[in-house]
Amino acid sequence: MKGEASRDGQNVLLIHDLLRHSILRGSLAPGQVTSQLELARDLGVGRTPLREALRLLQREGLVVQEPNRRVRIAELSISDAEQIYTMRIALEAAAIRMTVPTLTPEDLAELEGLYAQMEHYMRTQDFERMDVPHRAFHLGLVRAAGPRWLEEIGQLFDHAERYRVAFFRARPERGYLRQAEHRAMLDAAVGRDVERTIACMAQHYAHTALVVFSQLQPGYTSTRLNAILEVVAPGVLAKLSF
Amino acid sequence: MKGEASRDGQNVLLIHDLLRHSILRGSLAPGQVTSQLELARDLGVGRTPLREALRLLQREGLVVQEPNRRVRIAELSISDAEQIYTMRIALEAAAIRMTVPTLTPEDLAELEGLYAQMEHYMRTQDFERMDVPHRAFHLGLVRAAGPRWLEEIGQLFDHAERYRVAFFRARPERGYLRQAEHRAMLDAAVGRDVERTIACMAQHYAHTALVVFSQLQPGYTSTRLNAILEVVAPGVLAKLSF
DNA sequence: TCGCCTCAAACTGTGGACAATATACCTCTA
DNA sequence: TAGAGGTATATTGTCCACAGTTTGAGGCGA
Repeated sequence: MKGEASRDGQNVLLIHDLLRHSILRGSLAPGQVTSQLELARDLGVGRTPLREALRLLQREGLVVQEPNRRVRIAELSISDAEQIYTMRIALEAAAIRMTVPTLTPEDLAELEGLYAQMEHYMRTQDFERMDVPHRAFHLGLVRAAGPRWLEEIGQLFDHAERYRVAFFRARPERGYLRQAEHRAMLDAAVGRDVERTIACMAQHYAHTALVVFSQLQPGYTSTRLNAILEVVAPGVLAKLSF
Repeated sequence: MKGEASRDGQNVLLIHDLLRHSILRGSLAPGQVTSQLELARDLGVGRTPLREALRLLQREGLVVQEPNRRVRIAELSISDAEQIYTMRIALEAAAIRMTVPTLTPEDLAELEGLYAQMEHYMRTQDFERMDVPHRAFHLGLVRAAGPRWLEEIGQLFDHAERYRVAFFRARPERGYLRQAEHRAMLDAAVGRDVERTIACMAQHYAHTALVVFSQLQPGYTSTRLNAILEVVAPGVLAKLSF
């Protein structure tokens, strides 16, 4: 983890972003303990802006800071993963109800463009570059719900990515086999079919969640996942049988 | 805004709490601009821990910090208020679906106790002290959903309080006339009637929201609020006619 | 070998110093 | 008087120093 932060001006946000990506991508491993001094040296900055960046990460739940103790990177747990995925589904379901009926033709065109980008990177097996249009696609669908909704959904997206990256690392392509589900979501949105969009979204996340949960807790049953789904998005299961 | 932070140890969290309460209660007014030096002097601390506390508040959206500019307390807006209340309802509806079926007798007893406390302070017109049991009551109902859910719902509760305090200040008692709705929520939870609990919750928040929205934007119609309700908690309106 | 104690090294929390930047005032001009 | 320009002041962003705490390696005793 070597790098240099720029010398001019506002480093805090830059430091925050660098560390955040390192944690989300796993190069700062869950549970790892490190010192402010070491992080500061690696990034080529002083401890003052570093500490501010760490506070931001602490608030987000990506690092744990106990008084006078060193920094610990937040660990992964099945309970946390369940909460992340349930919150995502609950929030995005409501967001989709708000946004899909009011998406403009330009919005839909933008989503089509992002889908095309994903499709392209899929074909060229350039999975690394899919992250950007993938995130933009999911957030683009709910952007119109407002900045608060967007920020919270975006954060949950990133945290879910942390789990996904951690467990799909070995076979990166598997994490993106769900491209057909993106297509289905987009088709439903274009057709202004709100409930169908929600069902596709829930199914999309549930598929990934099941893999993540199974890795975290061998023997995790899809029965439990279905029960959870019925709670955070009632009626979705019934609509999925098509 | 004069005060002294303790001299020993970890001031950052203390500073954060002090400033947070000052903002939520309105003693640091929305839109107000101030300097780090002034805040530090008032609190009797240095700028280093203060800056860290400000970062936490920035992440929470209670202060706005642009590079090289002074601190600005986040302003109130109808768009923000709408997002807060819609997110609350969407999240708590899902949370209630998860928790109400599994509440233990002890949980319910605790909620009854908190209700009784509110009732007491209501009778003695001691509205200031109602805040603590009020918050505990609402969060107690959804605590079992997990720490992530609890933290997010708690934050939304606090931000909603900021709006409520700002607009009910003149007539503090009006903010708590909804005690009957707390009773109805609790009765529904005791009876394990999930959908009814959700309906009571949504109605409870919608009542407050309508007052807040009307103050922020004179002429705000309950028609718009009802439309929003139908989106974030479908079917709730139908259940409210009892 | 294992557990406990001791103590030096490493680390955190905080105040202060200093350069870079923004702000406010004051002057000058039309 | 209103507006533009320039300069002094205030403020931010950062690094560094220092006191207090934690950490961990080595030594001691059983």
